[in-house]
Amino acid sequence: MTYSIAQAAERSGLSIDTLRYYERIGLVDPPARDSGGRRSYSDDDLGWLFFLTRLRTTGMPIRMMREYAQLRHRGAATAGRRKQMLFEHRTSVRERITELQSCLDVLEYKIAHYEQVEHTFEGITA
Amino acid sequence: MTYSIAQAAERSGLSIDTLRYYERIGLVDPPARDSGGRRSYSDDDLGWLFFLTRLRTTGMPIRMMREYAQLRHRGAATAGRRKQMLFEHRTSVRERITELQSCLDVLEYKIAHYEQVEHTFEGITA
DNA sequence: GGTTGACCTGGAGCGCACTCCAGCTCCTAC
DNA sequence: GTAGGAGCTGGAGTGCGCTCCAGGTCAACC
Repeated sequence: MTYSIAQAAERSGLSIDTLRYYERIGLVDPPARDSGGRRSYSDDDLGWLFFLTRLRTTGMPIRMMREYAQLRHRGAATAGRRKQMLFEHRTSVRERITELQSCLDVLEYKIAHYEQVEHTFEGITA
Repeated sequence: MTYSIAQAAERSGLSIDTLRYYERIGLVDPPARDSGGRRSYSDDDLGWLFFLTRLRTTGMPIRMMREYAQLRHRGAATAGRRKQMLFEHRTSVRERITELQSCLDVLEYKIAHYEQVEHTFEGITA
């Protein structure tokens, strides 16, 4: 299967502009072109886009994704380094989750405080 | 207790410039000043800064923190709306955690793939 | 053959959240 | 009394990740 840029955008959740931007900065390889010079994305291309969006969602900066993309381009010899990057990234994502959870605790505390205030008012106005 | 801007920065984890910036954009109330015109932060000020950093860490945009700050400024009458904001924010933080966890799954999958490749190589070279 | 609509390019612009700077004041210590 | 260091102000600059635009090409349909 091949996909127009509009289809690739829809399936990846990225905008058309972002797809071209990612190509420009070397985050994705230039896709094939059809007879009219238009981009024609493959399933492999979409797979890579999907993976990129996961990295993006987890907060990996573009410069790091680019580094990963470049290593990938250099083939199997760089597999170890890529795995290492994913390892480290996984650690940072786990830390981020922990951090968010501890912030949730603070939110809970604050919300509970508002509830307590409400009940106090109820007591007074009753 | 009162704190110089340097101390407030150290304790809040924000930079001195960020403290002045937050004040400028109305995210924190202008603190007291000492005889020399220098900012003098109170424990309450630090408490608010701490809370702001939690909101920031959880990805609340500054414009929303500012809205919260303005409501807070208007006193108890706005408590309901503030509580509502925290509620909604809590929901979005929870969603964010869920999203991160599902991305973690993808990372695990990729890492496992690299491990499998390594073992294949071992098999060949052995 | 004219219009429409998707896509193309290079480059400018934007929103966010800071961060840095020049040039100044003030207090402290020698 | 002067040198140094912390802090002050208003305003400019930065890095990130897009997003938008003008002006053009191309294929398809009427």
